[in-house]
Formats: sequence, C-alpha cells, structure tokens
Amino acid sequence: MLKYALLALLSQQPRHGYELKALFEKTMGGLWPAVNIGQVYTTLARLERDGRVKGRHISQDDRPDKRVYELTAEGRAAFREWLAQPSENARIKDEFFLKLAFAQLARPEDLKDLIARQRREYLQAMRALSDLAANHTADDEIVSLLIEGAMLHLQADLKWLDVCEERISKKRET
Amino acid sequence: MLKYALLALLSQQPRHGYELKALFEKTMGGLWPAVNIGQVYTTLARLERDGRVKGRHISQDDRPDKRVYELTAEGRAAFREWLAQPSENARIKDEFFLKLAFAQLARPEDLKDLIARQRREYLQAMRALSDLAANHTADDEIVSLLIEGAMLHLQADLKWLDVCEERISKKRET
DNA sequence: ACAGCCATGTAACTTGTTACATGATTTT
DNA sequence: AAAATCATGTAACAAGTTACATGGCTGT
Repeated sequence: MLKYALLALLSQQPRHGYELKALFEKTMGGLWPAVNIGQVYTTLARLERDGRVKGRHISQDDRPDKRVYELTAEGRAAFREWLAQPSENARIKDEFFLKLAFAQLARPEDLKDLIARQRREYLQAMRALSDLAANHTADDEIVSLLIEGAMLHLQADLKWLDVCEERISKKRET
Repeated sequence: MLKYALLALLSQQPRHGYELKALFEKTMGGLWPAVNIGQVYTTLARLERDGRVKGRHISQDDRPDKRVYELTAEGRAAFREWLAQPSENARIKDEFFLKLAFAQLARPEDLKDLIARQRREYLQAMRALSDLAANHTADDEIVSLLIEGAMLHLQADLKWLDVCEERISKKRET
C-alpha cells in the first residue's frame, strides 16, 4: 500500500525518503497508522529494484547528503493502474468479525463481554476522531473528508454491535 | 489472524489441517477471503514451533494418514488473551482512503471517476451479500449476523462516497 | 551539554500469497 | 477413465513491524 502512496508523491516531483515520510503523514492527517521510517527506505529500495523509481545522490554542504528518487515511466504507469482499479471491499477482513465468529464457536458465554469491550473501543475511537476534527483547521479539505469517512465506519460498527447484542439475548431466551 | 482462528477451532478438540480449513470457511460462511491450504499448514508449523500446539501422526488404513494437532496450555492462554483484548479500529487501513487522498494530491481531475468506479464496486458487493443472505438457511445465526455487519459497512461506505462527491463538486464551483 | 530535527539505512522477524509437488480414495 | 475429494507439505516471495546503528546540524 505504502508503495503506491510513494509513487503518488513522487509523481509530483522527485523527493527523498525522509521527506516522503513527512508528506505521507501530513496527507493522511494522522488517520493512517504512523509509518516506520525504515519501511520507507526498504520500500524505495524495492521500487528501485523493480524499475519503478530511480534514485540519485545529492550532496549537501549544510545538511547531511540525501538520495532523491524520481519516477520512471514504468512507475508512472503502475501508479495510474492502481488508481484505475477499484479497491476490493467485497470480502471483509475486519478482525472483530473473526473474533465474534470464533468466540461464538469456542466460548459463547464470553460474547456479551466481548461486545461490551469492543463498544468501549469504538466509542473511544469516536472521541479521538472528534478531537481530531475539532483541532483540525479547515484548510485541508481531504483530511476532513477522511475523518468523516472514519466516523461513518465507526457509526456502522456501533450499530452492528447493537444488532449483535439484541440477537444474542433473544437467542438466549429461546 | 488465521492463527487465532485455528487456536479457536483446536480449543474445541484436536483436528488436522485439512479439516481446519473446511471449518474455517464454514464458520465465516464465505465472508472471509478463502484461505490457501498451504497457509494453514505453515501456520500450524509455526504454532507448533512456538509451543502453542502439539501435533501427532495418525495412521489411517482407508485414507491418507493425517497429522492431528491439539492445543497446549500456552496455546489456550494465547487464544484467551486474543479474545480479551479489543480489536483496533481507531486507525483506519482502508485502501480506498489512501487512494482518495493520494489521487487528490496527484490527479485531482480523476477524483470523480475514482468515486464512480468505487461506487460500482460497493454496489456489486452489496448485491453479492444480498444473494448470500437469500441463499442462506437461517440455521446459522452467526453467519447472518456477519452478513448484516458487512452490509452496514457497505452502506456507510456508500454514504461516504456521496459525501465526497458533494464536497468535491462544491469545491470546484468555488 | 543535551535535545531534537535532518538524513540514511540494515537485520531479523511475522504474516500472508502463489505456485509447485505428491499421492490415495471415491464418485461419476 | 476422469474428476473430485481427502491429505500433506515446501519454496519463493511480498509487505509490514521492530529494533538497531550511524552521524551531522541547530537551538537552548
């Protein structure tokens, strides 16, 4: 995933690893888990190995030297292709889905607690997003959108927990 | 992730790799991407290496021999610990989030198409879920719940696409 | 002197993916 | 005779995580 974000940033202009990390985080406005700087460099190395980018050494007198990467034609094509194909969401890979299903199999008596704990987690995440939204200057339109998207997700998750709880207590009555 | 699902299934009784794969898929009712059988075996090998399970060879006359795994005390503890801690959802790792944010940076003129394509994808996934729900005998309560959860997610995603589209066209007017 | 930012990387490891390889038994 | 199901695995690779290692410049 990071791979394509780097290609996107490099499609604007050549940049170096340290800069890419900062831009990535700024673009995602703290909504994406922080990227380890090490991963940026390994990803760049792999992209260069695969002919997607080309790095070149830049000497600097006042600062440490750096290595600036630019997109190749292939890299540009790979980025465009990524944008062109829709992101898969048909199959779900949400950990809580798994947890619920297998808890029900193995420890059905724990379901109520499991759901309660998860609700607390979602509510906390919701609060964190509200804070982010409040502290967020409206200059960055896209980050506001991402925050709203994350909130819609969480609302759906919370609603689902309600459905689960209801269904489970109903079953127990039978 | 698969790791914990296997521990869950083994917490009921000892089982072998082939059986675990089938049970996993039955439990998730086609909602989780199919698991590669090879991964089941490598995961079991790693679990054994880490002392979570213990395998033993069973000779069979009528069928190929098999290797049955059972949980160790450590494995049981690891499973319980997994259940006890809430699944993280605070930070989002949805590919479309990334795509939108970086498309806006690099190719803002493509945003409309990007959203339209993604909407088609979500609607198609929605239809697939409806079919699943229809063909689904109500005997398996948990699978019904998972289907509902997936639908709630998709509804949130679709709603978000509407918000994005609106916001973007509004911006263009300015 | 020390903290913090600028800058680059490697090593070891985990999880998951794809493809390959083998072979028996059962059903059509 | 062929296809499907039962059964096990390995090899190579991709992506991501954590920790370690290095070193210069800037501001307090």
